[in-house]
Amino acid sequence: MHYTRDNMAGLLRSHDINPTHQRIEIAHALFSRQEHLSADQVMAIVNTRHSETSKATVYNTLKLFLEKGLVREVIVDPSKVFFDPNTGPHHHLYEVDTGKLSDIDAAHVQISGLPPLPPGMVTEGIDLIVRIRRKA
Amino acid sequence: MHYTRDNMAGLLRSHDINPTHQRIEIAHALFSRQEHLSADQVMAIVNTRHSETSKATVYNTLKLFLEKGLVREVIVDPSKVFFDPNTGPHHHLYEVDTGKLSDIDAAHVQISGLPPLPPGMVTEGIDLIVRIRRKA
DNA sequence: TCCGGAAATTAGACAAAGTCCAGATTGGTG
DNA sequence: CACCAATCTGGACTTTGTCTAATTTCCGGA
Repeated sequence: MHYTRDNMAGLLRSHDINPTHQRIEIAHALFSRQEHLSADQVMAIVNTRHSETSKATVYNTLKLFLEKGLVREVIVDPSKVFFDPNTGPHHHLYEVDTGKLSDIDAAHVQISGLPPLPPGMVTEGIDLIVRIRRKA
Repeated sequence: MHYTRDNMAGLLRSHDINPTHQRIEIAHALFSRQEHLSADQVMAIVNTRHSETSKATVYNTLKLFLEKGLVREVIVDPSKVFFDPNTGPHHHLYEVDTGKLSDIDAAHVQISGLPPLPPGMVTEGIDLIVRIRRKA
């Protein structure tokens, strides 16, 4: 199944998001690439031809997608947040030199021995980030 | 052993850092508390009495400590970086509501099944962050 | 003690990411 | 067509962090 703009509308609806023009473009940018993009990058992609979508809308929309569980937030770089269209269980590999971010399938990764949570608390997520760099 | 200002000078020297007035104060802020502090918080602590240390120096010094391996950087909050005086192997527990950050000893935590690294790459570090929140 | 230079510190201008708001646009419904 | 709610917009603003040129501090040697 390909990520056409038409399919985006259905995807948005199925997540209880009103599919507007701008939202479809932003979803398309993320899902057709299947890459980790920052808000800046999304804005650049969406506005390649001529400026069509404002900064405020890009930020609002990404936040909305996040709340609705359409994308995930990845915090690896102190200067900007990345948005990840892959919401399945997976971890991240981060090249510190280049800023390149890629996925690690969580299927065969096991994490054991974590201490019990404080009472009344629930886990919202576990982020595992492997930071790598080119050997000196 | 307590983290007196006098001991700080030795700690800095042992890490090949020229122990100046300001550096001792900043190290003292971090180590006497054994807490995760942001640059802002460090600045506030150091300048409680009267303004003594400039913003530029706080940032320069924290970066220097980082390079010299005296502290570690923790990236969990998209809006600010935390500095961690504990450089031993450990992970982090992050309360998303409150922003409270605490340590998880790495001693009994096991991570297995990570894929091999791309050739020519070395691991710089593995960050494991457990995000929790109060049950609804 | 005094001098000179290197290291460190400083204030403040600047940059980048993200937030906020009040007004304009849009789209669906009767 | 008129109306209302939802959405979008430009632009001002905030916050975190960087940069730079000028000053201060520190130390060794004459």
